[in-house]
Amino acid sequence: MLQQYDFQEPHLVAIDNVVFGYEQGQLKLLLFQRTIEPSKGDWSLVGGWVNPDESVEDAAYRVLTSLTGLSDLFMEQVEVFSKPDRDPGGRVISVVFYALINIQEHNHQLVDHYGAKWWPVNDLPPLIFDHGKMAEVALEKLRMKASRDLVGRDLLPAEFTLTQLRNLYNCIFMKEFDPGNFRKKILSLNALRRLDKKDTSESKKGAYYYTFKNIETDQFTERIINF
Amino acid sequence: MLQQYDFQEPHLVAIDNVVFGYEQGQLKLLLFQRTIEPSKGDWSLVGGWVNPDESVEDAAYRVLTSLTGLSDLFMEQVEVFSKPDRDPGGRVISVVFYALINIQEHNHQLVDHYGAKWWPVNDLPPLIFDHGKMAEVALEKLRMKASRDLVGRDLLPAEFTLTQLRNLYNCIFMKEFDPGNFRKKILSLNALRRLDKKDTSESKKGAYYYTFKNIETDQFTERIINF
DNA sequence: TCAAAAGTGTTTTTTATACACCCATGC
DNA sequence: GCATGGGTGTATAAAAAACACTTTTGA
Repeated sequence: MLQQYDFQEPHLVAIDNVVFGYEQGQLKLLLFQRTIEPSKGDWSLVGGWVNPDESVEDAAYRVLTSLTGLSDLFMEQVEVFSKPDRDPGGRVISVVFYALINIQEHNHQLVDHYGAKWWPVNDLPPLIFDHGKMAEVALEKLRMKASRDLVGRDLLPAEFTLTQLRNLYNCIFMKEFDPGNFRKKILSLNALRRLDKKDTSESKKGAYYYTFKNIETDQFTERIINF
Repeated sequence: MLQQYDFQEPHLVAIDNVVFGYEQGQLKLLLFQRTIEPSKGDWSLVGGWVNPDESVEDAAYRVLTSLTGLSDLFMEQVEVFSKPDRDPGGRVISVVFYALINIQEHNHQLVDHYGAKWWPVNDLPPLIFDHGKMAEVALEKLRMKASRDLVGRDLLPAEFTLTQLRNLYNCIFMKEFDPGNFRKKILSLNALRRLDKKDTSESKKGAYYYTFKNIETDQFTERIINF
C-alpha cells in the first residue's frame, strides 16, 4: 500500500508537551502565553516542530530540555491530534507527550525568559486550539501510569514524606486516599527507602523522609491503584 | 513556539492498521505480503497515506473500510512510530491504529484480491520494518482495552457462547481463565442477554447463545480483568 | 456408560476499605 | 494540655482464585 512516496502530500508535524510539575501541594502544568492573534492572550502547551532527522520523541525531548535545562526527563506519548482544521494557522499534525518534571530543579530563569508559567491543573486558563483536550487526555494517561507504577520520582524532591506522596496521588486522581491504607499499600511495594531524617515542617511530630530505591523497582507488573 | 509555518520541513505521514480478527478459536492479524524489494516476501500491516484534508483517524478508517467492505469499525490509536530510519524507502512518520473486525462479515473477495491473509497472532511471519513492534504494542493496547471494557462485539459473531467469549479472552491475555469464575464475572457486568438457543456444535450438552445488549453497556468504569 | 463441555455452588485466600487508637510535639 | 498530622493495628467487606460437583448427551 505504501508506494509512490514521491507523489504524496507531506504534512507539517509538531509536538506538544503537557508538562506536569508538583509544587505547594498542587499538580501543575507549564504553559506559554500567546502574544499574537488569533487567540492572543490565551495559553498554550509547550510545542515545537519535528525536524527531518529526528523522531517525535527526540523533538519533544529537545524542546523540553532546551526550555527547562533538565536532562533525563520522563516523557510518554499521549496521542496524535490531527483534525485538518485544528490549527487556524494551517494544517498541522501534532503528537502530544506528557512529561513529569521537578519544578524545584528546573531552570527558572530560562522558563521565565520565555514567559512560561505554572498553572494548577484544576484551575487552568483558556488554552488555544485543542490544547485543553490535549491536557485532559494527558492527565488520563498519567492516571493510567500512576495506577500501575509508582510515580513521584520525577515530580517530588529526592527526599519526601509519605504524606507528600499521598497528596500527589490525591491530586492526580482527584480523590482523598486514606492515609493509613495508602501508607500500607505503598510500603508493601518495597520501592521506597526510609531515611533517618524527619520533616518537621508539616507536623509537630515530624514525618520520616523517604527516597526511591535506586533499582528500577518502580516498574510493577500488578496494579497499585484501582480507579 | 509554533511559528514560521512556511519555513518548516514537512513530513510524509502514513497510518498502519493492526487488524485483529477472531477465527477458529484463534486471534488473528490481517497482513499483506510485500511483492517488491527490499524485504520482498515479508509481510506488512495494512497501511496507507494520510491525505491533506483528513485526520489520521479518517485515513485509517478509509484504508480499512475500502479493504474490508465494512463500516462502523472499532479503531483506536496506538502510537506514533517515527525513527528517521524506520522505513528504508524514506522518512515516513507512521501513526499506528488497531482495529477489531469480524472475519466472517468482511468482504473476503476484496481481501483476497489484494493478497491479504489472516495470521494467528502467536505465529506471525517476519514483518517488514518496525511492523513487528507495532503489532506487539497494539496487542498491549488491546489488552488494556479488554481489561476495562468487554470486547467481543466486533470480533465474535452476533450470537456467541460464553465459552467462545472466554476463549477470546484467553487468546488476548494468553492465559487460561477459569470457566466458572469467568462466567460469573462476565455475567455480573449485566452486559449480555441470554438467548433461548443453544450451540450444540462444541459440546453434547449445548451452550446458550448470548448477544451484547443494545445499550452501550460495554463501557464500564471499573476494571473487569486484572493482569 | 462415560468422556467432555456446560453450568452452579462452595471454600479459601487475598485485597480493599473503614476506622479506632496511640505517638510526638509545638503552641 | 490539646490539637494536629504521623504512624500502627484491627475489624469488616468485597473481590479473586481454586476447585468440587452436578447436568447433559453424543459417541
